[in-house]
Amino acid sequence: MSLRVYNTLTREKETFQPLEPGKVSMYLCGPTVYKPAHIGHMVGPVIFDTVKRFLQYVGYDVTFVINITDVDDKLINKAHELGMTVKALAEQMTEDYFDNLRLMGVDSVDKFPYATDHIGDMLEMIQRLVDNGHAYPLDGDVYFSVTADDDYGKLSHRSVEQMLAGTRVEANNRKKNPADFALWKSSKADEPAWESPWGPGRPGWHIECSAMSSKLLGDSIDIHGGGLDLMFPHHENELAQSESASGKCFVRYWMHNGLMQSGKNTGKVGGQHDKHGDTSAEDQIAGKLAGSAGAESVKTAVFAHQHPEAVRFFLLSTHYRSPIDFSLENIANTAKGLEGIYRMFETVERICGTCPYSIEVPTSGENTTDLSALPAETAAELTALRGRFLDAMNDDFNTGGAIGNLFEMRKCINGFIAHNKLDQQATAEQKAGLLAAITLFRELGQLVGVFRKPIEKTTAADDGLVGGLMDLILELRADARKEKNWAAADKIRDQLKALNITVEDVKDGPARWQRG
RNA sequence: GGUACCGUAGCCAAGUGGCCUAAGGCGAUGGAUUGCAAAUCCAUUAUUUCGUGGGUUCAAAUCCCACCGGUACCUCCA
Repeated sequence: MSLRVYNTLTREKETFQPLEPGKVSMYLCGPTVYKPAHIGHMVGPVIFDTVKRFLQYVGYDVTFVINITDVDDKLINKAHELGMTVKALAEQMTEDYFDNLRLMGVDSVDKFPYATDHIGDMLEMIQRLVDNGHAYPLDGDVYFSVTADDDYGKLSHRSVEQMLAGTRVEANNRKKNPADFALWKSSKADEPAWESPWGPGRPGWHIECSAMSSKLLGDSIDIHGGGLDLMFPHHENELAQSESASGKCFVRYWMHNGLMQSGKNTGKVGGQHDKHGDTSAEDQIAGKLAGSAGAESVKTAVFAHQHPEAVRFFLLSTHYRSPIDFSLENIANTAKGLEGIYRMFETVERICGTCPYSIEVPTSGENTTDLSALPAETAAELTALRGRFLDAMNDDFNTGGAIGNLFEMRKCINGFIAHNKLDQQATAEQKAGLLAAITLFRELGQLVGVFRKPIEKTTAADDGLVGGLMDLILELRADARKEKNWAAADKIRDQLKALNITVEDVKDGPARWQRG
């Protein structure tokens, strides 16, 4: 089965075929770094990180770029408000963004270009547009002329007339057409400014992505991603600028992810770019989560409640084009499912003596895990599940469908353990088979970017003291159980439960414990 | 007003013309296991059903129409 991708431009799933065989260029619109990243900012990066992982798995050499918008009206206003320089605020917020990406396991991005590092490239592109009649200067500004572009509107599927029909505000009547948009804006005093042929100013709102993607990935790129909210006007304008400047097809596959919504509020909390739109809804979310007003970083707002891996898994458990209902309850639900997988890892480690996380995992479908050590029937079942997992991914990156197969694999592996009573006794061959099974599981898990490293060990003590005390207590309880002193054993377990520590007995081994 | 999107079990969610007498997770119920639990395994959990009503088709959750309900976007200088 070959990869099919839904292209917003054609509104159809198309067979994926990159411009250059074996290579894929991918650009994702990144954030305007004027405030801490919120959970919605994580949606795009997580999805496209997953897209890259899968493309690599099926053999492509992928270059993945996310831009950082570090000059923009919002940024300027916010910096003024805080009494900071634009640069300092941008740097601080970029760090926060990176922190959160790290926690979410987004580490496949090859380059994060900054808008301010590419002003020259933007000016070049603007000049080209002015020269070829697609743009015109006006009092220190430069506007893109939508009427000079005959297929303007093809991405969002609307005509200039339609767009103007709903315009609430009387547009600038100096422009040739009210729908014309700024490529370059003359700057007021006290605003960041760069020299240009049209006077000091700063770039318009869309030109950076056009200039940077062209500079870093070429005039024609394979995949351009972003939130659905960016389709218009941002991507439409990017498309118009780029194609008018280069005369080439700008993007082969436009991929737009659904936005995150919050239950009843259903306000938008998740564009990637924050190019426009008010922020009240997302502030509400952040405020609700953080228990205080004002936007909080994802780290404090969400990760304080749920492990980032659970959040990532949650984001990928629904289709990327659908809106996601964000709620801590939903993520907690996902987390419970994950817990069963972590338990399986622990069980495998206990049986095989090998930590599943330390296993080297194939990252290419070419050399997938060898399952020959397993009984034929089990191997066949796992192979079939792997096939269905890949089929789902090949069908427009259906991570939700793929993940279902991961859980079936869990059931299959746990069944293999239970039916053969491996937790009591396992032959070398059975251990090898079990390890192979868990390797395949991790091979697929890695594709959606999870199970790559152990989450904080639930049994890990905060300090030596708790660990030592727990060892002691559980030893005493084990002695009590040996003497069939159930009253004492149960009392210990119940009392620990009251302290939010769960104890579970393990056959032929020390009891397992964890907080919660 | 214009342009799109969504509505599948108690909850989350995949499936978008026949392999659907609809994946998977959470939850629930029964059984195995356990000193009792937990975990795990086995089984059951939408049964003319996929918002409602029509239609197309040999065949629809999947296509078309209407309706109901929910959502997003319609600019950059106001």
